[in-house]
Amino acid sequence: MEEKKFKRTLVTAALPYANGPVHIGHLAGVYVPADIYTRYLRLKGEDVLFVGGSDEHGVPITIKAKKEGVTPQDIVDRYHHIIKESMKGLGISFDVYSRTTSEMHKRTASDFFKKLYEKGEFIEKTGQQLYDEQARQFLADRYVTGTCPHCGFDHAYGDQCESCGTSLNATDLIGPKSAITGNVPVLKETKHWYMPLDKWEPALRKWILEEHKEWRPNVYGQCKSWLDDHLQPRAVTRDLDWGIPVPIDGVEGKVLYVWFDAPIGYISNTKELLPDGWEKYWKEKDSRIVHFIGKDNIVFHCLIFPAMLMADGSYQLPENVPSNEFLNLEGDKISTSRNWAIWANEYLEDFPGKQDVLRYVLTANAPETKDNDFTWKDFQQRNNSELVAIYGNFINRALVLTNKYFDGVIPEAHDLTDYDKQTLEEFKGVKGILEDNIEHFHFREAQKDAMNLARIGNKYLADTEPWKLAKTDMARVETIMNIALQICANLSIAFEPFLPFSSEKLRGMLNMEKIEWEKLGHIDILKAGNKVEKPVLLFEKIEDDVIDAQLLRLERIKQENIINNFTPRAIATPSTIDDFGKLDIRVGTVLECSKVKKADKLLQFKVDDGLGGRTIVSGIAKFYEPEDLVGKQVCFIANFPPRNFKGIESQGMILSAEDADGRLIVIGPTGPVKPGVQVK
RNA sequence: GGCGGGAUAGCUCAGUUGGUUAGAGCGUCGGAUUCAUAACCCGGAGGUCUCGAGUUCAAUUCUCGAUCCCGCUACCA
Repeated sequence: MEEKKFKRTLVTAALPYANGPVHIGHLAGVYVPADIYTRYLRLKGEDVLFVGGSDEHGVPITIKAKKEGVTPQDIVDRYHHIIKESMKGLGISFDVYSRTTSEMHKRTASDFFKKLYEKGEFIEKTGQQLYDEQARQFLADRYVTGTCPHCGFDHAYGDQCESCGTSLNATDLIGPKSAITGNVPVLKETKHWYMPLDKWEPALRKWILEEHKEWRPNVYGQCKSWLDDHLQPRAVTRDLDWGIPVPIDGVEGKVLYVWFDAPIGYISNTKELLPDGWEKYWKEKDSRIVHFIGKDNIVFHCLIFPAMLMADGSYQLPENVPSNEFLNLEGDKISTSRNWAIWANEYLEDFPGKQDVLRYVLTANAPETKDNDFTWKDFQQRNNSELVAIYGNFINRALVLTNKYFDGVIPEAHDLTDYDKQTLEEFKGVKGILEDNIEHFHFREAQKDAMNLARIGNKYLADTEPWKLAKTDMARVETIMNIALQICANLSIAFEPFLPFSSEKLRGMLNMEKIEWEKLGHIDILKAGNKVEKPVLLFEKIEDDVIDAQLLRLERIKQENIINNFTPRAIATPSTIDDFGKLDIRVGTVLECSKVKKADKLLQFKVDDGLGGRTIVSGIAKFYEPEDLVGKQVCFIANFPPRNFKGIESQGMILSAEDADGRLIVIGPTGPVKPGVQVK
């Protein structure tokens, strides 16, 4: 495919949600790759902007605030600050890092909505929603809890059940309760605006499926999957008070839905940086927009936000949306709520001066094509056997030798031998390969290419053996050391996008003032006669005890999680023996048990109830082999109305205990009883 | 169950528009060396390219099916 020429590039990185600090998953997935890409373009002298900011609206923030007894603003102030500092600490070189509670953003998002509203791009729909009469407000999403209609979990939220993972509407919940007052809400009519995504489906289809076949397979495939399933209108407003007020006259108590508000943050942040110059980055045809995101955000950045931009009509669509998969930690999913993460701010405290080590490991191990695993042992090994042994060691050798033989003065290069030329030829080739990899978002490979320069350097010294020649042929040693130092200078350029702190440190030792990407591959970067400094170690070995301490910390968190998981839930509202008596609970013997076809979780039972038997369907297929249950006695509720599952009529409900890890264990009598007896 | 992504050396990954002995780094084993952070350099071992079938003169690569992992989705009284 022919390369397009762009005059400027706008790089965005997914807006971190301001309800917690950032962790290595965010860094590996989004911020480090985006930073590498941006630094590379800057180094090439291209016109590039790198924008980001905290995403500070949405219900989880208000809930968290409520829990802590502070305002939502307090929460976002706290985390915005921590996140911003972490980014800075790790050298994520945003040109602007703002937030969606900024005045600029409020105005921008509001205007964006207004324009689409006035163009008639929204559909109005009136529907019933849960309303808390005491708090006098509608209960969106997580403001309402109740029993999940699917799995029976009794602390499901209005938008999702965290037990079974199903997406819900608040009105689906059984026995809904307001999270604000605990009252039972009532249904009340409310009006909302919807974005008709279906209208943009043909345009999106053409744009992605025909014009962007080069996108990563995961991104392209995911988009295709959504488009083939057809897009539905999506609400752009919510009944909440935390967010950007819907800018329509006479509308009160409604805000823009966070998914609509957040991506506009990219625009408002650009505006904040360049109040007069922002538009050309977003609107001119020779601008390239690149969104760095995680795979959970593909639908928003590839379908929904572009649809919004199309509806506006004046914006460019992204040129690429490099999306990474997920990073695991020591074999388990990273989880904010379970504290299973390495937090950026904590890393910076525990490993001062080692920002580049984390950057290096996260890039070397980036989940570019599939989920990947971060382990502390790998972290240590990559530091010790790659950064220290290959890169740091080469720099140290070159500088030690220069100081030893030439008192730190860079010697002249004389006639080059064939071997010298061969070495130089090899390292000149690195530039093109490296560029190609970065431009195609293959940062893992690109970083290897940079490391290859250090390998070439080590081999050069090993093969030419200047420490031996120093006794016989000092002129030759001068040439060798000149070349070795030029390779050092090249390394500081090649690694600048990846390891900016070390590159700077290295430039300090070489007394290099500035660097340009185009100099990569040249051997005249350092002038003979200039001095280099005495070497300090570019990287230091990480000993076992440091790694053991981190592993211990994770082990402790695991233990704590197990303990926390066992905290029994609060006792439910008072009940009576009469309520219990309404349930007809009986014991039955399992006669047959099999998996339900086309369902992952369902088992179909034939249970001897002493009355000729009955069929019961239960969602425990993940925890039992069907044959293991045959002959077992189980408790079931016998007087529920029948219900259909995948075409099978279930005549009752088998009772299970839910263990701390979510496993379901079927309940039965401790000794054999006659099928059909009652449980009292 | 549907859809999407993945499965290549002990580990992390490249790669193949189908074509002689499938690559790299780390690890491992052996050798050499001492300028260097017990580092570097050289060499060896290590792969039925997840499995099965098909197309083909030829399949790790294309097609179909199966298995396993991740995600979305459905079911989950």
